[in-house]
Amino acid sequence: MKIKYHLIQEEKNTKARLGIIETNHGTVETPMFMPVGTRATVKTLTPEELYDMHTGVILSNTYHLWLRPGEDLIAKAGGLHTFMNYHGPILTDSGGYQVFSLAKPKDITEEGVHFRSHIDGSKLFLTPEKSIEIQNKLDSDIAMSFDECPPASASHEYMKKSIERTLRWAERGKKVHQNENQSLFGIVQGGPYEDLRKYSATETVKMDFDGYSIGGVANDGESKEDMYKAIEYSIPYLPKEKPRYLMGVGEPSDIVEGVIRGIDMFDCVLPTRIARHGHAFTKEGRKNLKNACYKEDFTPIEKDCDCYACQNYTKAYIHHLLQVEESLGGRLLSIHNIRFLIHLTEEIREAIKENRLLEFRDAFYQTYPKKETNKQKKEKK
RNA sequence: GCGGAAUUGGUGAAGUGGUUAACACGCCGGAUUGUGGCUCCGGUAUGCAUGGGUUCGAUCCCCAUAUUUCGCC
Repeated sequence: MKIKYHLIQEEKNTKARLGIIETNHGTVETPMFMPVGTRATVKTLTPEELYDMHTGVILSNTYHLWLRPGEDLIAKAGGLHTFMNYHGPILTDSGGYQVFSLAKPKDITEEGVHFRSHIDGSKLFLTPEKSIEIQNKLDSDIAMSFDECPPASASHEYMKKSIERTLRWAERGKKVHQNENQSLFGIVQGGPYEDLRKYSATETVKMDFDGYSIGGVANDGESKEDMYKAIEYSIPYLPKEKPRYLMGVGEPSDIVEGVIRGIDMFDCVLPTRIARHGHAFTKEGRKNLKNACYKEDFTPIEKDCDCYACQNYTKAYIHHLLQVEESLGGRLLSIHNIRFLIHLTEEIREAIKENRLLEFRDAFYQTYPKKETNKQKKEKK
């Protein structure tokens, strides 16, 4: 079956929604955070550890699995769930983000996108049809349309052409999408432009997808204001009875702000990436456990955190693991960071139930610093 | 005991008679938002063993001392 979204409650003072999504691999509550497992693994973590942190949906990536080990091998293994032994819901990204990160503008044509493999430099060509075909074989619960993800700094003119092409790509992808057990999401683009977000959302919704994503956000050092505007400009045109997914966003304050503006789903590499580089999310903001001040700090990352790392290890020990580059350090921080974000969404859901999300946000910012983007920092100087 | 060689930051080391002493590692920070990140970006020797001397000028030349190291008895 396709996923089923049930809207349970709308928060009184904001656009936030409480909901559940039924999938073939379990039912999850929204708003939710989805950890990223690009290459069929949430880096360094086992599925059991993910269940322990109450992870629902995880992400994987069409582009990476297409290259290695190949979608046919995964199909032969019985699909992605069986292959990686993760039995919760899986969402696959379409490779659209790699259009942004790997391809140059001149490589993007009406037919599809020319890539150079990041592994061996060989020439690759990905089309909307191919992306959907691969995702079908991967057998994820939710597939994404193949889109172009232009930087927020792209001109209005470029953005408009890009959106129109992405709409044609969405149409083509939908046409070849046959898997009755897999849902398909459309993606809204348009950068910071109000008219383009409206246009992109309206036209995408006409195609009747199983859910809608807001893309092209948080990929270009754009300001927080621009990111929030992109959400505000898109949400009014998305149907209430379908889930809304803000792609690539997972900075704690952005999750709070996103939910308030009507987002149900988030994914982000941040918790696992910064973990491997020694950083922990905390209620006081990010902490760099490599800093010398933690050398003799024999307390947990956060004293009231229920994650495996905080229940069993000290900052001094994790600091040491990071210093000597033992992989357990990044693993423990990944566990903590993912649990931190999932716990944050649990608290958000409770706040929505009680219609006190704005109070929750105020309390959140009492300890969590409002962060500036690099661009804003530069502009200040 | 005799003879030779060496002595540059936390470490391994380049280097030159004349503004800022290369590089690497380490250390100290920072970045990271649909993962081309065990990655990237900064900072880190007011000083070249110590004391004399030569010179306009010495980390670089000379002498002595100390330490290390190699060889011989």
